[in-house]
Amino acid sequence: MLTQTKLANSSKQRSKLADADAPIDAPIDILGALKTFSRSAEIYGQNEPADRIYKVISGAVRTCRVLANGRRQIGAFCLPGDTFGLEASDKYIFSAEAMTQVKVVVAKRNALIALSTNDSGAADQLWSLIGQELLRVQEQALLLGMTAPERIATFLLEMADRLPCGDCLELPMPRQDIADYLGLTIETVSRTLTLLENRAAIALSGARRIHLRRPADLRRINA
Amino acid sequence: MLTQTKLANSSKQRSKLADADAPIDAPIDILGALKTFSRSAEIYGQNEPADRIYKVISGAVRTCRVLANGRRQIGAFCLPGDTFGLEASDKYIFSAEAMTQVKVVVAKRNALIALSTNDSGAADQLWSLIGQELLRVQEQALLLGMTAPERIATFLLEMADRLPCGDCLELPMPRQDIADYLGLTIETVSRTLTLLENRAAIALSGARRIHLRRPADLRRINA
DNA sequence: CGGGCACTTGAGCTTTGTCAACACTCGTGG
DNA sequence: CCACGAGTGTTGACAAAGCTCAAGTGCCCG
Repeated sequence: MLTQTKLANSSKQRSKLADADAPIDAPIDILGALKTFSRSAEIYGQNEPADRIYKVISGAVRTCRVLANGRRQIGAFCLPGDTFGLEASDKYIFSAEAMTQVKVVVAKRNALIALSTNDSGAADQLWSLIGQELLRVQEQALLLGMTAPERIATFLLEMADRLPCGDCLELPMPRQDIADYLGLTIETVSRTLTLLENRAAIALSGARRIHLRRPADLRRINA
Repeated sequence: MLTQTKLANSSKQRSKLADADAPIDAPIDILGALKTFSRSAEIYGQNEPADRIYKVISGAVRTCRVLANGRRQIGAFCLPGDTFGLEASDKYIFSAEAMTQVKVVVAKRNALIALSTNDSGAADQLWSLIGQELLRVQEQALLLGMTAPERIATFLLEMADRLPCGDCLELPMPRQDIADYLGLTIETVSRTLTLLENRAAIALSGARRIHLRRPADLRRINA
């Protein structure tokens, strides 16, 4: 990224923090106010002025947009430590919704920008955030070019990396959200998961709990 | 975006400049050196240290990456006025290749960063660039969720917007590049173009010259 | 004029989507 | 405590979109 500092550090912060609250230390935390949302609450809506930036402390958030034709696209699943609301235009392109009860810190965008013009450390962190965001979206574009089993496997490995309990996921989202994130239908998601289970790559216990039995198999899936 | 200034301005600059050279005025131009590459030359490669930022003055550039399984993904087609090489990590994730004879300005990334810590106008422009980039990749993610005719139609409209001569495109890239950009096969691209021609939405004169006969039809394509 | 490359077209197949039925889970109220 | 119902997930049969492989066709440039 443009400023190399902090990226490695930040991405470490992102992982393994779903249960524990994320640490409070970055500029956004200092300027921001703590706020909670209950499950399914809308944090902000598509097309609203993008004047605030959020960081997840606990719980999970999804960002999504509804397209002209009615299709829904999930932009990201945000877990503790993740930032969202950092948009490239002055309106939010995606809306943000709480997937679980959620605690966030909210900071005014202008305040962060003002801070970063004086404090180069804060500027670095802002660059780091937008750089991470760019990288994330690029990886998503990659994902959308893959086959269904590849998308599912990649998704599971990503979640395993970001959620606690390395090989036994407790997914915070329903199948429909996974489908809209991966650009598949809910049926294909379901079928592909059972396919992977039949191959003994994973084990399902209830819809939301997934045990990654053979992660190596997931990594080298072609079909 | 984080800094609202300059975005509208910059995106205007991007359009309608394929024949005329792009203006030389931004910080990158002041710090940068003019350089030319001949058709098919590699400007930089995947995984090389990302220490330079480029702006197209004339000609066209594609950025692309080759995936583990051999598939190729085009990240962007860069036309006069477009910036490329602005990466989110310290290595280039995409390589950049000249599609035609190409003139670019090259600036050292560090120099631009250094400049932007003192000059807030330069900082604004850097934010604007990365913001545009983020927006562009988000739109590409949208594109990859569409049907083949939608992708082609969207692509044609985008190119018509960015190339001179509003409704009569002279595409700088071969079919394979279009396919890799849109996540389709070359056959599907070809078939879809003939489909659109049969519907009289477009007219082909030679593979590279496409007349947008009924742009309105392209905008409301579902299948 | 001929060779090579880019593009187009066709036939068959694979993957994914669609539509419909069924199963499971969990909370509520009888 | 059990029965019900809504929401969520799974499965099946079929249709459609896009991919693969294999010929062609046309165009550019020597």
